Amino acid sequence: MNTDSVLKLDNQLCFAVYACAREITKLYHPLLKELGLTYTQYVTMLALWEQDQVTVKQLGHRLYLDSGTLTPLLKKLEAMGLLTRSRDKQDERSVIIQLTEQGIRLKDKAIDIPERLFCQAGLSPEEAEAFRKQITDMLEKVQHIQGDNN
Amino acid sequence: MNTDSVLKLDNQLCFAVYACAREITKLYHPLLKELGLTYTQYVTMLALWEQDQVTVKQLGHRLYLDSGTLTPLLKKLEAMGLLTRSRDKQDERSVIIQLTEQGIRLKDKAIDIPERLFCQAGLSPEEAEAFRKQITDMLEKVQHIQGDNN
DNA sequence: GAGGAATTAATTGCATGCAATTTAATCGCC
DNA sequence: GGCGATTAAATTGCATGCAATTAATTCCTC
Repeated sequence: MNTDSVLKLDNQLCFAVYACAREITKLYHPLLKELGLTYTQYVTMLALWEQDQVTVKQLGHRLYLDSGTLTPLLKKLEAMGLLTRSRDKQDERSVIIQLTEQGIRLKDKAIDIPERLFCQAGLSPEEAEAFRKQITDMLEKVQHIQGDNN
Repeated sequence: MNTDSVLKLDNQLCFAVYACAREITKLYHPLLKELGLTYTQYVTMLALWEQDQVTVKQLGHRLYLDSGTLTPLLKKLEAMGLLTRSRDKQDERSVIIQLTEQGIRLKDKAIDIPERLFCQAGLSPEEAEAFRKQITDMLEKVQHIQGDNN
C-alpha cells in the first residue's frame, strides 16, 4: 500500500468499526424508545438480566465502561425504578446493583428486540453469528493490548 | 436459540461492535495525542486529506456525522489553524471546508499512525483487510436500512 | 416574480464516554 | 494497632453524537 492509500478513510479498519457502531445504535433507537431506554441503558440492562447483584466495578468490566459513565447512568435507572444501588455491607467501597421487580419484568418487553432487529437488518442468523464471533475476537485482542487494566 | 440466550450480551452483535469501536478508539489515543488531535478530529482530517473543498454536508455524508457534531468540531479545527470555513459564493447555504498549509502539512506527521497501530494490535495486514471488508459491508447494509436519508 | 417547499448550517438540549482527580474504605506490612 | 499503598465510586471537565428546532438561502411552481 502506498503512502497515500494508507491514510484513506475507506482503508481504515477503525473508521469502519466506529461508523458501524453508530449506525447500529441508530437502528435500535425506535425499538428502544418503546421500552423507554437509551442504547447504553439497554446494554446495561442486558448485562443485569444475565446477572445482577454485581458491583459497579464488575458491571463496568462486563460493559467496558468505567464509573464515570456508569455512576450517572445507574442513578438514572435507579430513578426510573429499574434497579437499586446499595453499599456492600462486607466492603463499603463497593456498590451493589440489584434489579427491582419492575426491572426484571422489563425483560419480557425486551425479549423480541433482537429478533425484530435482525429482520430489519436483513441478516441471516448464521451470517450474524459468524460476524459477531469475529468482532468478539477482535475485541478481545484489542482489549489485551490496552495494558490489561481491567 | 432459547428465550434466555437471545438476550445474552455475548450473543449481541451490536454490543461487540459497540465495545470494539470504543476499545479501538482508546488504542489511538496515545498516538493522536502527539498530533494534538482527538479521534473524531483525526477521522475528519483523514477525510479532508483525501479531498477538501467540500461542504459540511458532503463531509458529514462521508463520516456519517451531522452538522450538530461537525459544526463545533470544524470550528475547533479552524481555531487550531488546520482549516478554513467559508460560505459558498454560488450557494450561500453551504459552507466550504478547505485545509490550510498547516492542515496539509499535518498529514506528514500522521502518515505512520496506521502502521504503528497495526503493529501494536498484532494484526496481519491480510487479517485486518478481510475484517475491514466485512465491517464495511455491514456498514453499508445497515446504512441502507436507515431510510437512505443521506 | 411571489410565496410556499426544500435544503444547508447552526443551535439547543440531552446522554454518553473517558481522563484525571477526589473521597472513602480496606489492605498490607511493620 | 497504625500508617502508607491500594482499591472502588463519585466527581469534574471536556469532547462527542444525535434529535429537534431555527435561520438563512435557494428551488419550484403557478
